[in-house]
Amino acid sequence: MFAIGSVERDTGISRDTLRIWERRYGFPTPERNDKGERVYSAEQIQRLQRIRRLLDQGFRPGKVVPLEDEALNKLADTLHDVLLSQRGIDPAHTRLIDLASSGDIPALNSALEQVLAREGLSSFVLDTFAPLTKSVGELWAAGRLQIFEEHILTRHLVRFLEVAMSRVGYPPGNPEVLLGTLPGEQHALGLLMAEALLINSGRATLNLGTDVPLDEIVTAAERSGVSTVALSFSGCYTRNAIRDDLEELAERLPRAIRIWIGGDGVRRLRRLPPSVEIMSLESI
Amino acid sequence: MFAIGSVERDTGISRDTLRIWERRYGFPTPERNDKGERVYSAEQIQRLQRIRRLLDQGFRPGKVVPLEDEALNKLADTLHDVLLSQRGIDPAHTRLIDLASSGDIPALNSALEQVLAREGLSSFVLDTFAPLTKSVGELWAAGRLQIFEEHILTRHLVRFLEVAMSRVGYPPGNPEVLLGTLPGEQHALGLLMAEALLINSGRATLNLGTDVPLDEIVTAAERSGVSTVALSFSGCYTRNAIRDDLEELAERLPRAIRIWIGGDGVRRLRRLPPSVEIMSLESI
DNA sequence: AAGCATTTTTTGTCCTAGACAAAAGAAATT
DNA sequence: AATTTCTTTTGTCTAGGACAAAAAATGCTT
Repeated sequence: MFAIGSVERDTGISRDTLRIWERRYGFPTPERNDKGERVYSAEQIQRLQRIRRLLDQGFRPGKVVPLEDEALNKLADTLHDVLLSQRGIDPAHTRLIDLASSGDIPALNSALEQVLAREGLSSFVLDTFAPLTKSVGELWAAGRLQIFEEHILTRHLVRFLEVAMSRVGYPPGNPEVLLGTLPGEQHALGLLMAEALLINSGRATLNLGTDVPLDEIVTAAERSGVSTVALSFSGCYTRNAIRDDLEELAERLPRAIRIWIGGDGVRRLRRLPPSVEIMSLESI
Repeated sequence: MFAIGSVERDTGISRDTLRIWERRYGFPTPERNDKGERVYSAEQIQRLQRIRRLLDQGFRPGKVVPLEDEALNKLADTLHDVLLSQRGIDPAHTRLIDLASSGDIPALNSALEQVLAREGLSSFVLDTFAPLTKSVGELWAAGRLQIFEEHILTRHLVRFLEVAMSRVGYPPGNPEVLLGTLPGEQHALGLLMAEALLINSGRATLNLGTDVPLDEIVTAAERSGVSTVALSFSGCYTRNAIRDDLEELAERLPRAIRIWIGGDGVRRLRRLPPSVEIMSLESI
């Protein structure tokens, strides 16, 4: 049995939210210890994690939190298939997904090496690596991967790409593009793919990684002398938060520095500050 | 001006803690917006981050939270020097630290490559990489590195070691040792160093990375057929939490699987479950 | 002194329920 | 089709007290 703090840590759902879901949707239904504090069973935590994954895929709390176990399973189960069939099915890609979901890392590794050698880094990133990470995310949301499997896969994919980048070699000279995500944003794969494409086209980069406070980005951009700052926003980031952050950034950054933004969070965005451009991986 | 939630995110100090520090120590002293909510200035956040770093180094809240800006700066400023002089000074190491703190990544990179080529991976990890990461942590605590500089350095060190590992080549066959940290533990460098040493001695590993729930570790260990589970605990982890987690893990893991633990958090630990051993990097 | 057990101090987490604004969806308008 | 307006949904923040876990300090034993 687990305290609300552990549940927050394990599920990424805040205490406040857990308490208010209980009030509004009747789930979760923790018991109480002798101190009167909520204690959650492992089953409820598991269900919360399943809910969390569905929310990350864009479902709304009111639609999924009150669902019974069965309905939840069914929803998650159909999710990946639906998304995959929408995109159309590429047999080579299907094979990679099978390797990924079966957890056969060495086989996945050599399959990736083959594709990389055949297609070159840019095409590999765009046509193979990006869809593969997307599928991993969906498999995860659908509950077909255990947490540890997702951990291993993501780590491995990151490592694979970093090694591939090191083989291309880091371009010499001062960095042109600074990459990073703002606080609260943990998705590093988008940045990494952008970095790979930039390096492959001979442009030096400075990757700050995830979770970088805004004023640190400003300082880093000024000190390093880059001409472009590239930020990635995943779907979790809300539109207004993105707009506010971008306005502040545009204001505080020297005029000469361009801002590129990318990721699932920017798709529905309009009315950007003048120095901000939406970039897709393809356009790098 | 920032809401309490942003401060929690940027400093890693929980809302509850921020409020209770205000009551107990008279710091921070946020103003209020028209809704009556706390709003924190950038200066206060910066001071909170400085406090946070000192706490991570083992100071207690009562000693540092009430301190004035000046006293805080002085304390942080002397910290790294004291720790460094305690360890004794190696000129080669000093040069690396200078490169690291000056942010000259290419120069640091080639310096590391030289040492690696001369000493080999194991000795490089033990005698160069480990002390260097320790120094980076101390410089960070002392406030001599900006957040972004610490980000860049850590990312770079990780990448360097991963590429070095890939050059040695991953040993074939089933993994023998599973590596990971439990939820709440974000320090990945210890795991990475252990992995490098294991790989260099021909043992295949499975690195789950940070923040892995206990039952996922159990499942992963059973499925992958490892003979050893290695966990890392940084100084932030409390002794009792470690003991409880280890007892649960020892109980749920098959008897044949050994448990290794390492990291700053395990130094003062006693009375361990029978299957648990404290391992230092040197003894791998 | 070093190891262990006990007491005292310090410290963080959790509780309540209501208020409210931000986000997203739906509907209406240009 | 794009923008504006309205409505519903959703998460964040407030307070101060209670309390236990953690760490330090003390005392005791070897």
